[in-house]
Amino acid sequence: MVVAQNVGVSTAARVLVIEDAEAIGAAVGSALREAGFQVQIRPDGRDLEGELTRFRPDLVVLDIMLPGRDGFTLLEVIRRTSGAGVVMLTARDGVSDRLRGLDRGADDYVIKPFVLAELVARVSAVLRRLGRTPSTVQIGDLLVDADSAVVLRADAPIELTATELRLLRYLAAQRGRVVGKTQILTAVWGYEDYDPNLVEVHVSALRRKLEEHGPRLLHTVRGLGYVLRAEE
Amino acid sequence: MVVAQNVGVSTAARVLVIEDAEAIGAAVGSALREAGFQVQIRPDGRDLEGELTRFRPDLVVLDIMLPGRDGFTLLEVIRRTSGAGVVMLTARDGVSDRLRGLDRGADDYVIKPFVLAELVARVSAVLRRLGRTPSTVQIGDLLVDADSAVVLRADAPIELTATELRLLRYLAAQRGRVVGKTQILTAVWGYEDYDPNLVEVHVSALRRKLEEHGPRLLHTVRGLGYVLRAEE
DNA sequence: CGTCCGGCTGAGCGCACCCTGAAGACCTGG
DNA sequence: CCAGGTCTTCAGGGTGCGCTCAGCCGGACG
Repeated sequence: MVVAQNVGVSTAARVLVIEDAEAIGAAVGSALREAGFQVQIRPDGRDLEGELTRFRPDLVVLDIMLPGRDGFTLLEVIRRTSGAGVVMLTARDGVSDRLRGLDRGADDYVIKPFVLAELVARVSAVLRRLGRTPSTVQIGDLLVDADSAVVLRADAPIELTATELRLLRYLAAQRGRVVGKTQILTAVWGYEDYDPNLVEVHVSALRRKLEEHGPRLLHTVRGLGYVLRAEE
Repeated sequence: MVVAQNVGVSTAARVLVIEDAEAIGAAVGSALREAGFQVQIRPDGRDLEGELTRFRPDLVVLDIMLPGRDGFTLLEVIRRTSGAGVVMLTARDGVSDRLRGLDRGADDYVIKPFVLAELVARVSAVLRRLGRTPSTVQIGDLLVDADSAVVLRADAPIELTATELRLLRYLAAQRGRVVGKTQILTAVWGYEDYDPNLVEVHVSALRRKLEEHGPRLLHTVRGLGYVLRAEE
């Protein structure tokens, strides 16, 4: 059971990541895949044009400091030849003042060092703005709309706090899949190696609100983590 | 049932910016994107014809001083082959330039140096005139007419200051969507990384006027930002 | 049936977030 | 140069939120 949730495989947004630091590229890539995107990673912009026509990304995550052509040059290429959104990775140091002006042509930017969860959130937000991604997710009679921050259960609005909403959004993106507490801690809080009780407390609060007007959706899988799933 | 307001994301107006100064082009581009337009930037008019058929802009922001063919020549090309609106960027205070541009059919012009917010306002105004964008927005019993700068609540006029109006217009354009204070600061003030209290103060002032004669429309979403929305 | 361990949750505390009144800076027209 | 209005800064205060902690619950297993 629970084979491929098919989070929309055919319609999954494509994201191209251009980042020369392998560790960062890999981390960004897996975070984005985890969030349901189709991801391609390149260490430089050498064959950007080819990549744009072949992979046809909906969005490009672009480092500014790159070997060969730098991020700003690549940004222009993207703008000229494709309708893809662009999220830039910029460093905050002495030189950045000069670059600050440059990264403003992007749809959004993230300042290094950044929390993966924030990058994912910004990528999702840009894709939504561009209309490449539906902003609402449905699980059973539960409806989560990212834009308006509205959550409905059986058409009745549910009031959530910011943290509860972030948690729910993550679980919704992973719906049908069991996610560990550690995984949740890094995705939602950006914490590595932290007290899992933090997750338990917020799951508890979330459940109280979600399941006030319906059966259980957020299930505990003992020893493994949690799943958001509607029983049939 | 209130799913996604879908502010018209899929039908977002397309704006082509032709500007050879990188910094200006980038700044203009990001300001327009912030305002919800789909933007393409080009440093010259070399392949204007291709761009018009490929990108099919609803409006072109056109610098006059350009390498190769100048703005006026390009303006004629646009008029001949497309129905796009045109907003020209005129260098100095050249009154003659201004008249020339209008004579030859630019829809509006902005004199350099200009405030980004003003350019955005003029672009929006032209698009509205061309019928590409609705000029009045309604949220519950609140009516915001961007053209005439008239705001009505339950048919009673409300007097707003310039800043309050800009803020309200932005929130109205984003209605139903939660917008962060940072986002508001860049969209309404053009500030990056500024004190959020500035927004809070103006929201407070705006509320006092808007909600004098009716229930709350401008809601705080703690930890996320503000939304303009009528409750059901 | 008893023990152990993972998970749940109520209570409480400190803080971050937000609101608002007031005063200073600025601008504009008379 | 003053007067009125607007914008911004500042500081105080209220409060909801996030997190920690500790005790309890209950499933798993012998």
